[in-house]
Amino acid sequence: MSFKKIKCSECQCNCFMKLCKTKNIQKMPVGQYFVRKGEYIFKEGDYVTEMYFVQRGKVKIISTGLDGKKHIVRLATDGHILGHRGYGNEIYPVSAIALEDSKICSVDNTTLYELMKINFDFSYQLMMFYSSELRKSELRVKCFAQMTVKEKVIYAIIYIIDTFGLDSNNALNGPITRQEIASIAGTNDEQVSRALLELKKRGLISTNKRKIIINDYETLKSCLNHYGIILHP
Amino acid sequence: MSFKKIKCSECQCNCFMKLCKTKNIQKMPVGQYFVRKGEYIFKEGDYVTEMYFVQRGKVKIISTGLDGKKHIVRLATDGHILGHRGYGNEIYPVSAIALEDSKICSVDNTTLYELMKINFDFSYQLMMFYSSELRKSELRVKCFAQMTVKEKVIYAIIYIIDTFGLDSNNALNGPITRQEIASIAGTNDEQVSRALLELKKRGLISTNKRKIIINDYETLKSCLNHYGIILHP
DNA sequence: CGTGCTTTTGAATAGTATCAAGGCCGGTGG
DNA sequence: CCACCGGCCTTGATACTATTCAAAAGCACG
Repeated sequence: MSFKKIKCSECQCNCFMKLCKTKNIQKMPVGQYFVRKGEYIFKEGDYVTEMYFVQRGKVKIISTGLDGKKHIVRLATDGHILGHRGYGNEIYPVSAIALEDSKICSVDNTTLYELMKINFDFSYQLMMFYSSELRKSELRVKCFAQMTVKEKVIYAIIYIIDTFGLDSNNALNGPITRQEIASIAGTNDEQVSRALLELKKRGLISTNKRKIIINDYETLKSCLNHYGIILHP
Repeated sequence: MSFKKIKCSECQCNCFMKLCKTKNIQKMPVGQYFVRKGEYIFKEGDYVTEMYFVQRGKVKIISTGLDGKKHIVRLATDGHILGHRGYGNEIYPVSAIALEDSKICSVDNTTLYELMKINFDFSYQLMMFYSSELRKSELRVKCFAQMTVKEKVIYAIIYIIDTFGLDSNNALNGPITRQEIASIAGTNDEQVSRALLELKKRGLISTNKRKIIINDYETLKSCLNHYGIILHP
């Protein structure tokens, strides 16, 4: 696949590598890949050799559970880091799959290690990122432990909005199916359908074909207020 | 409360501060507290000013959910770090409560920051710790999303064993009630009772008074094998 | 305009939470 | 040492919620 590779210094995305000093970035061997919709960036069980960054595109990180049931661990888009779960581990515990054609950058672990060593601010910010990811993940554990299915579906929708945003029609951005909402919420498509129906009846969302249009984001979010949460600050 | 404070260099526990060079540890202002069973070490909403380490004792980290429902996020014992979730955040998202009389050390954030700055290995190891905690937490999300209540109870028991170990009678160590197992598993005491009953019938555990005795740890663990998990390596 | 996939809807089933009552245990004070 | 009290644990019945199965409708794509 031919596509235009760009230099870090010219890149518009706001990824972690931007925290490195320019001179370090310039001599850094950064890989760039073009990944088609549906293709893997890395797979559960692969050896961890690199960290990845989304230059442009949308990606889902999934984990395979009981009887091949897929569970979406996280969504990522422009500037987001991928594969950091694996860092410090031998193999990736999750897979990353492109939701749409995407441009992905990579930095090998050795280079990353060297950069952290010579740039405290870089490694410190990366640590703060891990810390914040841990808080989000533990919040999610609590949500899964206490929410009803309907609430989990709302949680999933809010997560999608907060990650991918809304398009000009206030519809969920990106190729998100009911199946994928179910994989985030930890349920099945039927339940997602039923939950969406109820939200439609309450006027919080509408649907147009398969698109989900958000009429009242704030009220939607307030449905989860009892959990004392600012979900994705 | 009077109790004997000891120097880091004399301390037997294997906490993170051991990764600092001796000369750094010695001049480090480390606080030490004696905390009685049931007392808070820090509370949800407190300002984050320090990191804590368990010198000796047992601690639960809880998060308050819907209608005051408590959810156990983590258990900690000798050498374990506490409060790291808060690091980089203004307030603690969780509370820490002593499960038994415990000795707790503390290091204020400024000191910690300085130590990380001058000791790359220390900050790198701390980052690896965050990375590994993140993997565990996301695994737990998946478990909560896919497991049945009975499996979650087994998950909780294994987690308790892997953290606190077993006593000389192969019984769960520490003052763990059904209520607490329920708070880890995300269910209620009645369901825990029923799940334990089934495990008793299968011969995997026995009970003596309120103590839970583990007869077959390996088979217990294998009940969760379909999740493709080494739970707490 | 089929064809194959996703989505919706309904009905039956299974799983889980809740409520209620009684038993067990540990601690306290007579 | 024993009786009593309060909290923890167990068990059963019931109501509710969620999953599964099945079938039909809707949509996207060639």
